[in-house]
Amino acid sequence: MNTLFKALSHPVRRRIIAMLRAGPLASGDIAAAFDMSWPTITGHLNALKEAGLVSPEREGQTIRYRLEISAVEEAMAFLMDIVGTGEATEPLPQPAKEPRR
Amino acid sequence: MNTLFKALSHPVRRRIIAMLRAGPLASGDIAAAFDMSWPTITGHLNALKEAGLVSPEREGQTIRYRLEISAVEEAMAFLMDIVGTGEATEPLPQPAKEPRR
DNA sequence: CTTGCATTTAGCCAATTTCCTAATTAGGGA
DNA sequence: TCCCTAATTAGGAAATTGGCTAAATGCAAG
Repeated sequence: MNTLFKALSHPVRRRIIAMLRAGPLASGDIAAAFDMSWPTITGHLNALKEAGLVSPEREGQTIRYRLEISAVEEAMAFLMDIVGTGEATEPLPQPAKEPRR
Repeated sequence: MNTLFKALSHPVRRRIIAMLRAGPLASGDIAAAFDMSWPTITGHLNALKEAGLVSPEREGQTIRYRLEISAVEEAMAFLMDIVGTGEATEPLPQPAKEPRR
């Protein structure tokens, strides 16, 4: 959970995640999309891997990174738990989720 | 978005958020729940405030912190966007790399 | 105005993050 | 084998983070 949110906290890593929504990509293709050195991108990919957000897959001389949706869902579950019970702010006991009829 | 996920990446800050689900709390009550110095907790509260996750409210000599659900929803929206379009695992689009020559 | 309580700010230090360049590993083809 | 391409690892500098103690601030009551 810790590494997960930390991985999400960097704009480059979030952009990598966004790129991988469409499907797996090779490390080089990812690096080419940024104005940074390749080793720097490797570092970001490692952070994402450690967070469980991506998984590498060797294919010949290239290595493909695939987005792991389950990790994203895990982070989402945490946030949903907060909004789910976070409706009470004052002595207002009327969460009233069900439509009245 | 940047500070938002960064704020969520620390266990103490996530625990503070969890505490605030039930309603606003004074800074002192929050600090008392942790085995750390009060200034350290103030620092975490500042990080949460900068992320828009909490808002302070003076009430006499105490300062109450309230959870801002909208910020949590904002983070959730980002993640939902990813899982929403991230269903593609098999039909992967080729990165259109021209054959070398 | 002075005292006391609640909380933040200031200043410091160790650990971590983020970027770089240079060197290294690994695979495929001539 | 030797070379080229793909990608990582190694090492290091600069900035940020996370914790502390001590000092300062804000507010209320006497």
